[in-house]
Amino acid sequence: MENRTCSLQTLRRLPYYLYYLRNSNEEYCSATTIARDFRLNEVQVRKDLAIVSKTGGSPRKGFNVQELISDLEDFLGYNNMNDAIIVGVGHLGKALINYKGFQDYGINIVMGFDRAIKTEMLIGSTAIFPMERMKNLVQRLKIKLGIITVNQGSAQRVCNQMIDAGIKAIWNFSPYMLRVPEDVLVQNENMAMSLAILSKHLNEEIDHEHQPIIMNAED
Amino acid sequence: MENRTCSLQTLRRLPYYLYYLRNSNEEYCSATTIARDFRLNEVQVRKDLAIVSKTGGSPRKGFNVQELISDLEDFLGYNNMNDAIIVGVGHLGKALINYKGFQDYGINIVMGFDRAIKTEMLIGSTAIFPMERMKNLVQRLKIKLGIITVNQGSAQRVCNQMIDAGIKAIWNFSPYMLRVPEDVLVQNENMAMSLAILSKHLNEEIDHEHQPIIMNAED
DNA sequence: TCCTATTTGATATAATTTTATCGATTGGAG
DNA sequence: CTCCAATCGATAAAATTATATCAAATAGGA
Repeated sequence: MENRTCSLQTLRRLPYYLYYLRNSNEEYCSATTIARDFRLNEVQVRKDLAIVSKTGGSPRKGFNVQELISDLEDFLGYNNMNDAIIVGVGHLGKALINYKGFQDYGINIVMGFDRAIKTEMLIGSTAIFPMERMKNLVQRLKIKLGIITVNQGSAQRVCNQMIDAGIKAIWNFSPYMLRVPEDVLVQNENMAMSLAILSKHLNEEIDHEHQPIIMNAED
Repeated sequence: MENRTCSLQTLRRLPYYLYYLRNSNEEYCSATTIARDFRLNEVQVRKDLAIVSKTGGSPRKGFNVQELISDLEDFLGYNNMNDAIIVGVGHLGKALINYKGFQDYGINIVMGFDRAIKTEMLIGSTAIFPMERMKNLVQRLKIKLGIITVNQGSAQRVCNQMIDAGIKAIWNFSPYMLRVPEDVLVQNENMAMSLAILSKHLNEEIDHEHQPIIMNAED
């Protein structure tokens, strides 16, 4: 409960703890238990929890589950809902728009855009607009998060438009490595990375002794 | 060109280099250039390439692009095609079955299974079978890679069935943390992790000075 | 009530990963 | 032909991340 700075590696593990706790029926939960279930080092989990937990845990009992959930949500910012736009409403775009689970993570897809759309339409309850209206809408609503689900050839152009409109974080589902200014964060949803790790395992050339569960894809 | 063991972090970067090179028109490509474009440290890229490159690069020119692509593919095992099965043919399952891009990564989805399927059917050119036939087919075809696209409640059961049938690597798209024996690798496709990183960035509490591009979900 | 086993938080050590530095090689310009 | 700049590969240093160890706290049982 001392070090309040969070390493990227820790940040990657936190959502897993949160998910785990949300599915727990217990009143208390110890770092020891979590470590065992995730096959992580016990001290590692304890340090991770120390960063987010406001009240700390009690010896012999561990952490209060509800409290810890709430601390995790606070820390990860899932309580201040982040509005997001999505560009590209093909198969994947539609799936994401209809996916309810984002609410749990503080993400709210407020509207979509697509080059092929010429007049406003609805997908579920989400409005989809022509690309031309993006900049104005994003600026007026002060939206900072953009999701890219267009194809490779359009990704950089869409990305530039987003940045021009004031977007500061981009979740990129296109198989394209976007170039962005320093202050914009790109998070790639990288199936290729996952595949590389699986493929290497299957070809049994890497030693996974120390990586019994790879939590991230990525990472 | 000395150290041949590959760290997990390096392994995560390799698919990006491969993708980048495949899209290059140049004959030669230097570690310096790649590092600049990905905003990575030059030495890091050079060390990564040293692990995979068989012939090494030439001073002043860099690496032969075609040769490096081929070395990367060899290293990642994309040349020995890995057959895979997929369990769960809902929206996501169907999308993955129809996705052509896996071929580039050495993955070949040979058949699918679903609890709701009672008699064999086709999706595109891929046969879908009832769950009951999985063990027998997987064993006969000696398939080692399984893709899980079922919902949370069924994931562990499907996972157990896969392991029982001899699957050694699992690509898990369900939002469930699977428990597996030591010798089985689980790769989670972890949108939650990506979301955590984005959300934290938007709430501006983490210092990304040293992480201009997070390559993986992730990296 | 006292003892014991478990868990916490803190400190210290180890391992891994990244970054800096340097001499050697080579293609191209002058 | 000689020099220069770019790049390589290697070694060393720094930074980050993971793991081990230990005293203090406490719940629960003897």
